[in-house]
Amino acid sequence: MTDTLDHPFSPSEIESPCYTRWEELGLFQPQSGSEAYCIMLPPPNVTGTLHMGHAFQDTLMDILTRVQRMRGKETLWQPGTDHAGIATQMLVERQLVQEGIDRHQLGRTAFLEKVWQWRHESGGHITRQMRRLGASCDWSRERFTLDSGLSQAVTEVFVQLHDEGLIYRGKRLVNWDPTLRTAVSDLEVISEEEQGSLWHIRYPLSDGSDSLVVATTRPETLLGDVAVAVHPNDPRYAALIGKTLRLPIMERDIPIIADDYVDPEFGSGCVKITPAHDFNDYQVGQRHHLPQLNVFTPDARIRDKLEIFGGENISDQIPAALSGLDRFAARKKVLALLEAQGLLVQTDDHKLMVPRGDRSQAVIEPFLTDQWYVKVGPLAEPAIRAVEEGRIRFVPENWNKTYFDWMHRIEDWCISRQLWWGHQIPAWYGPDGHIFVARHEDEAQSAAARHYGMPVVLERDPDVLDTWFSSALWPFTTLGWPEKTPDLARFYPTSVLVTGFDIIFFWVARMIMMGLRFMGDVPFHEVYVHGLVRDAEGQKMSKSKGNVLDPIDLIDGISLEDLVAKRTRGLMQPQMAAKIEKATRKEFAEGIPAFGTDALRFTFAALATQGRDIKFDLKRVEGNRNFCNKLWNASRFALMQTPDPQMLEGACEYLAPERWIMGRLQHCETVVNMAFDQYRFADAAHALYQFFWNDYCDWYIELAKPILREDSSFTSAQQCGTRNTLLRVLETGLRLLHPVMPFITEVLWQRVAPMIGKGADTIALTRYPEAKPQEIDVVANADSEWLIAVIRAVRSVRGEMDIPPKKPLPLLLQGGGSQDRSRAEQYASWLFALARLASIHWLSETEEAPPAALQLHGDLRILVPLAGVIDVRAEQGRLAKEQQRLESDRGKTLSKLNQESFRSRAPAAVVAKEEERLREIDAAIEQLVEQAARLEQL
RNA sequence: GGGCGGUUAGCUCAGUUGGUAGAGCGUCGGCUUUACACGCCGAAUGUCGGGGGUUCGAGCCCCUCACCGCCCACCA
Repeated sequence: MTDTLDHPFSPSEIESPCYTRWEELGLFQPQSGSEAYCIMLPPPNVTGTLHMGHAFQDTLMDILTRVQRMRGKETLWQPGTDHAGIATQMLVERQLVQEGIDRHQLGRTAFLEKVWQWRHESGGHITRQMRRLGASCDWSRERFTLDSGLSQAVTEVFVQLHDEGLIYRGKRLVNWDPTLRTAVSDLEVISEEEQGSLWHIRYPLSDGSDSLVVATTRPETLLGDVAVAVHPNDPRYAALIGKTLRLPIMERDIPIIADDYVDPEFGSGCVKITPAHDFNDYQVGQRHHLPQLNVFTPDARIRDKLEIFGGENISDQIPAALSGLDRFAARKKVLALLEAQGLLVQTDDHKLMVPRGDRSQAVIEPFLTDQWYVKVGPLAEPAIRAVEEGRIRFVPENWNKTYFDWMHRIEDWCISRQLWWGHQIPAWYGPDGHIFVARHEDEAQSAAARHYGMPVVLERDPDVLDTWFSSALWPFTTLGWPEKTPDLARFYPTSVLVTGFDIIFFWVARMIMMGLRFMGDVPFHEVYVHGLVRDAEGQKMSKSKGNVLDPIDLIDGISLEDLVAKRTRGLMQPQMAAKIEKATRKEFAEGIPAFGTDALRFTFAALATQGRDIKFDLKRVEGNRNFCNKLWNASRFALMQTPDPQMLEGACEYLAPERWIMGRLQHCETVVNMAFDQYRFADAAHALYQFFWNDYCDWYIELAKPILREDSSFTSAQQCGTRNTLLRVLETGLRLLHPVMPFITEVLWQRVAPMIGKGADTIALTRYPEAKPQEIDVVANADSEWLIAVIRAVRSVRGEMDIPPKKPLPLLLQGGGSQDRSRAEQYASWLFALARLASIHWLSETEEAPPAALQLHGDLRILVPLAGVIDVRAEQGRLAKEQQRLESDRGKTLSKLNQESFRSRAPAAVVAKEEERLREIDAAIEQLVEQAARLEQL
């Protein structure tokens, strides 16, 4: 350890050994304490890698966890990973495609083996990365959503909800992803405006007497039209309602119906109705008891024959020219056919919202299928109340509005996915399609035997559950549910959920619903909603944009070439590579230096303000790396002080600077504790930075130096007090900082603590500092602030007058009161040392001062004689500027005081304050004017 | 169409009950002061998006406009 501190701060040397030791010591397992504190890690994708969003979020959770652990609570940060159904399956499928294998050839069992294999190969990566971040999760409790325990819990929940009628199977129009060939939920569909066309198509009346023109963006769905709707009050079409049209191409008669849904202003005021391929049309179809005609196969090609639901005597024929065509080819073909018949009236450019799958980017198709649904109404109601009644609190508060908005309009949740990777739905079908939902096959078999009166062959539903279904159960399944475990009793409800606003609907709302239903209580008391990490320009970080930063690269550093390679490898659009390379070379000409984990973590804390977007700037990390270095070197200074035998005996004397820095420490402790309690991480980081750098390093260490100098006139008891304070304040400060910067604080603390007779296996289990008001010494604070102000005044003259820092200056003091005199005497040693003085002389009020630069502190005049060192012109300019500033302040203050209404209505204290200010300004101006006059005479 | 954010120093952002505008980075000047040049000392910088209102007093409260961004929504 001695060696480590001999050379500059080097994060890579201290971090890994430190973490390994923590883990070996089992520090992160809950240690029994008065109160429980628990955070659930939002489980990342098991095969994923850590990105900036994770690193940010994990840092915040770790800070909270470490603070509470140090406060003596029984603290659990529960880790785990998610099987991430679609994402993982897609990835493995893509790997197989590269080997020339289709998953369907492989079969379900063999495919799942491949996925499990992949999970075992790349599974530990993200958790290893979290360790690099210093995350103090209890890894011994790590869970995976497809663990047998969690899987059983998922089945249990499914069965119970089904038994209560809250899960049902139904044929509905769903969001269908034709490339993944699965249903997806509303939330997994991203609609974006794209350029398209609006085609106007003529539909002749069946009797040939007239025709209508309908406008559509999707002409290929014409094959499934079952009606044309007009607004009931639209005079243009009133006479036609009830008549029938001859559907082009299909040569089928369809009715003209009236429905409010139609906007007469849009297009022609006539809407073709295709209930099987449009959500609105589906509703219209329901209202008018229209059949549903499906024209697509699951991969969105035109079927050979229509699939007909609810219709009678409808021909299922589809022209051979169309069948088998992909939907986009079919669109062209349909248009061509219409054109040929002269029925394509007009084509307009049209912007429309195109729905795409968030994973596949494929255009989502409204598609009629059988799916499983959660009836959310009965679950949503108590979930809304929980937030209304304050049993769950969003921080910042305004997110509850977003939550309520969604919860009040929530629709049934489609939970089945036509995938293989996931929790297979615990439902079996009898020969006649009768459904048996059961905990396992045996249970289903016996139920079936009872139902049919004899054993039958059952077929299990091949579908799996939406990944978010198991995630919704995370806060209690990880603690052992459905068993009634001590962990559940101890840690549920958890304390806080830390999450981004992007998954309030996906996850937060669903956890609340499920938690209330199955645990009878909220899953967490608070939801801290943080912003989303973006790049320096405010762009979302994404592989395709090539602006991704890897948190591990910020910790370890990365060369420019490696970074370019990393960013341009495996792009979906390889043509972007050149552009990305250019931008990367420009932004990171030198690559990225190794900043270390502590610097990165501190940066995240400092960026965690209440805003929605967090623009990530490398410069901030660099500055905080410097902060680490500063802390490191300050510690080296403190540790250089050879321990004094007296020190531990309490025989020390504490001078004003000692008592002042103790007070500053109390102040910092107050601010930091309050900030963490309110999730104001940036405030805490700021207070810590300012305390260590400005108070401790810039002032206290400098004030300590004159005391500790070998030739100093301070007593050994005073020197002892200084050494003790240097170390005591540092030791406490390190504990205060530890949750944010766990590594450097641990290493330094292990060196510092023994110097003052403390010691422990780890700083992580020491007591978190709390402010002790009795440690604040008002007199010492006032004295020290006076001292600092006078030193600053002299330094300011030196700086502005370009006096070399080394040149000792004679200092003249004039005016002031008896307190100024006694302070000047008492703190002379520090004035001499820190302001580099040659001498201090007091001038009486009547004595004429020599030409000098003037600084004011209250009514104390601080004079630095010009003799040979100061340019008179420069000083005159400085005085004039100062006077100008004061005059402007004076004007503002005076006009305020001259207002009768201010005097009569403002609180007396405020008026008095203004009056005091005016007196001070007047006095200062008077001094400046006099001084200027004196200089003028030279 | 509905909702929610944002607009403060060159840049990124703080600013918690209304009472003389702050930080970091950057900029400028000066420094081998024995912890630290990843440093030290000093300095400059703002009609707090526009307009109106409430108030003795507004960056903060109310109204309005502009611009930027996000979320939700069934206009074919």
